[in-house]
Amino acid sequence: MALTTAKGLRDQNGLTEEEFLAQYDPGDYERPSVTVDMLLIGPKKDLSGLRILLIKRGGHPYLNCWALPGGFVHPDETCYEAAKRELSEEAGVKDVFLEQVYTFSKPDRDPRTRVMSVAYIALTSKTVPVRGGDDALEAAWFDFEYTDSQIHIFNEDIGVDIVYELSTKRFKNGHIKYPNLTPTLKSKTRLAFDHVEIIIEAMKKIRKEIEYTDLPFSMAPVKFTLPDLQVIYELLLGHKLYKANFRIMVADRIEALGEKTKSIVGRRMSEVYMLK
Amino acid sequence: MALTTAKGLRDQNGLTEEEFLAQYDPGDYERPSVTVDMLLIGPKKDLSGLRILLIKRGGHPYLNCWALPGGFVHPDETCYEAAKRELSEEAGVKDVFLEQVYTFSKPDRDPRTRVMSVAYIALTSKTVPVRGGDDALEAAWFDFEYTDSQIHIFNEDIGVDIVYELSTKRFKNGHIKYPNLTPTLKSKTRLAFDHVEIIIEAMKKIRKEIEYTDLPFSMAPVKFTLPDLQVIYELLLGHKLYKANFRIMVADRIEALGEKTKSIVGRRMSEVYMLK
DNA sequence: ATAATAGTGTCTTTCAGACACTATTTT
DNA sequence: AAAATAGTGTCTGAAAGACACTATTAT
Repeated sequence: MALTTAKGLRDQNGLTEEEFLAQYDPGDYERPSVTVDMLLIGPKKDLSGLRILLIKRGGHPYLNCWALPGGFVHPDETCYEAAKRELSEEAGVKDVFLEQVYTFSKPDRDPRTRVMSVAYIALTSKTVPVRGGDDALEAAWFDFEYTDSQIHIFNEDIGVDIVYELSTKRFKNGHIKYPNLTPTLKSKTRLAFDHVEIIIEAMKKIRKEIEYTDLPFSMAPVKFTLPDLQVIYELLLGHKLYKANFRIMVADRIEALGEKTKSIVGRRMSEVYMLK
Repeated sequence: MALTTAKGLRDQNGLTEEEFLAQYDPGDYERPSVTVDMLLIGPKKDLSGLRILLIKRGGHPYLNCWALPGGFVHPDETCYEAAKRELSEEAGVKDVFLEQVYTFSKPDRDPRTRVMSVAYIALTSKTVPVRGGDDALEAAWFDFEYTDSQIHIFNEDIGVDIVYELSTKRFKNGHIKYPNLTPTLKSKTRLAFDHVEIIIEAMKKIRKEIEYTDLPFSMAPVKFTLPDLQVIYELLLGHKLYKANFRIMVADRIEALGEKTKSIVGRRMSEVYMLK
């Protein structure tokens, strides 16, 4: 382990750093478990909507409830690396955009023991089928509709339908106030733990970041057409865009490849682009 | 502890949730320690600059280095509550704006043991003097200058001067790229741990949020004049604003109280306002 | 041929940026 | 009276929003 202070410097107990580290007992403080949880979303193949990956819980607590994919952070990895590993293990997703959102730390958010969760946004260009039920782990893609007033997560094949209503409440921080979305369960089925709140926080971040980053490009294949990219923007933002204005907006970030393909959403040939 | 699933539901071992929780052993996973660290900043009394609170480390590692205030998250509190408590204990700061920024989790960021840190922005309207050196804890306010190319933290009374140069590097995330600031130490003294990176991440967030939140108001007293508020905006943003434009921008968020005071930065009477 | 949609032109509105001026207050 | 600064009016240009038109392609 690398030393951080001058070699000979001694503390109030007369120890050098090397001596201090050798005798240090990490058991002095009670430690929480730390997990990562991912909001993994991607477009449906025909770009008619978004999908979210959920994992069915095979054990207590929230037995049989659907939950965001995630898992414990190992001793030798960062949270980012843990999120990457879990996505690969649980969803078979490799090339993925990953960004930290928020750390959830209510002491009772997991009834087993103290568990903090570092939440991540994970965006993928395709929602490839996941194996289901071969081990304890059952994973599936759900249709995901997110509006200002509602979260709707459903999968008709499995017969699962989860609805949360969203209402705006104002909170105080210091002497300034700001609005926050509060979910209310409207269906029989619910999501496990505080995972609705993770979804809300992640979607808030996504919508904000779309304005000044290339984030929606991570939901498009490397080569894409503008009609398709526009639909991806619209899915993430939750509203329609004007074609001409959209093209002006992205113009200086893309380059034409001089090819044409049939776009997914339209029925005609259109120019193929890449992100610069 | 509240149950999360239907009372009788049994898992693959035939246990109800109640039975499961009773036998659950939390020792199965290796757990990190979790701390909170705060970027506590506020304006100098004459609004001529910003100040940041630092704590001198009295023990290994980084013995005698200055560090962001912070501490361990207790078993019964959220990270937010821990941050609030530590600010009150270490800096005597009560009414403060507090917002989570980012969770730092490199396995070797603390040489003692695995320590994750949840970073917070803390904004206060006055940098009240802190007691120094009465217990193991020595705290002091430092002048804080943050530009696109440099972080400068200094206190001439104590004789401490810390400089980091900032350069922009591009990183890849999935198949999109985005820029990030990387610090290089330019002074003899350094900050403890990865606390420079916390400062960079927090300032990035502050500058972004100024555009669409009331964040700078948390550095002003409840009643303020517009010349003073404008200077606070300029300190946080790092550049000058046009008076007329600034007033249009904040116009619909403030209300005049019908009083006048001498503004801090000017030498004339000016109208007193409050945040709506 | 017809319908759909890819792609572009352009008008309007809004807002940020910039400067100039008047009014008030301190020294 | 002079200097400084509080407070307001207004011009400009860039960008967002909105609509209309032409060109191309699938059926």
